[in-house]
Amino acid sequence: MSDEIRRNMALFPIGIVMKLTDLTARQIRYYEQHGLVIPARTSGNQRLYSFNDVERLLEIKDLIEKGVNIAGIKQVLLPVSKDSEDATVLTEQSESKRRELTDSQLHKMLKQQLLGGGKRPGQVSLIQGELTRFSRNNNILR
DNA sequence: GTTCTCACA
DNA sequence: TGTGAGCA
Repeated sequence: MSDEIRRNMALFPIGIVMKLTDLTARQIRYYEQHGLVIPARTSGNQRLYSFNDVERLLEIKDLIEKGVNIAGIKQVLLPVSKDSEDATVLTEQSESKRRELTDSQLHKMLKQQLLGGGKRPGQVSLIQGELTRFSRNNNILR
């Protein structure tokens, strides 16, 4: 379990993350605004990113480069932060349940985009081939 | 020197 | 998204 702690331990400032992810500070903060990452803050309101955050940013970057827009990314790797009245025990069951949820949602939006709209200017977002990617990506948000 | 927020091109 | 201003 201590591994989780280390993984979520906030360590590097935005400058480091920029180099690690090849993203601009602007982008990183922008994604944060959209809830894609939630870095910790320290002393002077400085952002501190954990390994998890960096990994997530890398995934985001990956999706961005594939033409997925923020909205799409949100739907894919935004943890289904439910109400959690039962924050007592967040077991593996709830996690696997969460996975299925995101997966079905993913399928749904894939269908919608493939069958419905057709072409929204500059927004090709999702194609079937990326579904595999998403499945893989979802594995990181354990 | 680096990061932060906010605003504007 | 980029960039610049004004702070901490």
